[in-house]
Amino acid sequence: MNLTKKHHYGLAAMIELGWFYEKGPIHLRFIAEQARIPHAFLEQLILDLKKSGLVKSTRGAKGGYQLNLSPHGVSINQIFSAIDPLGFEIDEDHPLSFFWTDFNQHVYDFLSLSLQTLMEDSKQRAKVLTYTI
Amino acid sequence: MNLTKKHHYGLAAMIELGWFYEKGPIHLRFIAEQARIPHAFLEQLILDLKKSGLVKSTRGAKGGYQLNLSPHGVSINQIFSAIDPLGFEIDEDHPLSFFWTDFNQHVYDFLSLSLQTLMEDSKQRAKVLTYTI
DNA sequence: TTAATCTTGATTTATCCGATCGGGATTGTT
DNA sequence: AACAATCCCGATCGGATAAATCAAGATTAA
Repeated sequence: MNLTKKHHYGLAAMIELGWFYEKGPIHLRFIAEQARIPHAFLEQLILDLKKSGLVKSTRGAKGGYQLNLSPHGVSINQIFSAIDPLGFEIDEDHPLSFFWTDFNQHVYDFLSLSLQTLMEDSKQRAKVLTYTI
Repeated sequence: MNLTKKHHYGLAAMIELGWFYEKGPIHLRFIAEQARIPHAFLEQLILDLKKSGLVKSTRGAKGGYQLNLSPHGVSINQIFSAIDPLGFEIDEDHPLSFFWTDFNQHVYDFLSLSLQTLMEDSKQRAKVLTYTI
């Protein structure tokens, strides 16, 4: 269970891409700025997302990246699994293996929500903040 | 969120200590063997558990370690917090901070069970295994 | 042709996990 | 008093890897 900045970055980037689903490619620089990710780092990261099929790219001028699937069809687990799987290896022979298996499963369940849901929650939360300020 | 071997080791060690609660000190070598932890590594680890007050020690011959509190009164969270706190830092200013806060809380809740409970589950599980073999 | 993009591989720097070692301090036993 | 069993503690080390950067190449719209 190693949840790194790469996961945070990756999720933020995917959400940004989510807002532009089916609106044509957006370029890396824009995503990096919006999601507050170091440009050169996102370069690496987004290649992982591409390899996994979550994201597709268009090269050349007016190119950029876009989601390959609807935000409804993408779970946070899929995203993290593309970046770096979370679950740790479990020695089935160990007396506590059952506990760690449960733990893994629990985290997995929590992260089984869709990108779309997270986007909506995020928007909702932003609204609340606006009103509250 | 960085869940390392140290956490696994620490939990295993605490359970071992749990079985001998109020039965006098047991020495490090024994714990290390039972819980399958490298002896010299456990030496370091158990000092952390001591500093946190979860474990107390008796020096000299016939010395050893024992739980300071009843297994009922110790949560897995307390143990992990003594070893190395799990929750990661959250930039409250980030649009996704709410999500990561939820995540942290969720994991925290899962780990709020008592050492006693885990010991019982573990025993139960071992029994089942015995019958199943 | 050029400018805007993505693509790729190499490199860096710092951190730290996991583990080991050596010797020191304390205390029951004989 | 001597000894053996323990805990205590600081130092160190190899290897992994997280986070970030750089430089150059490939592709394509205009």
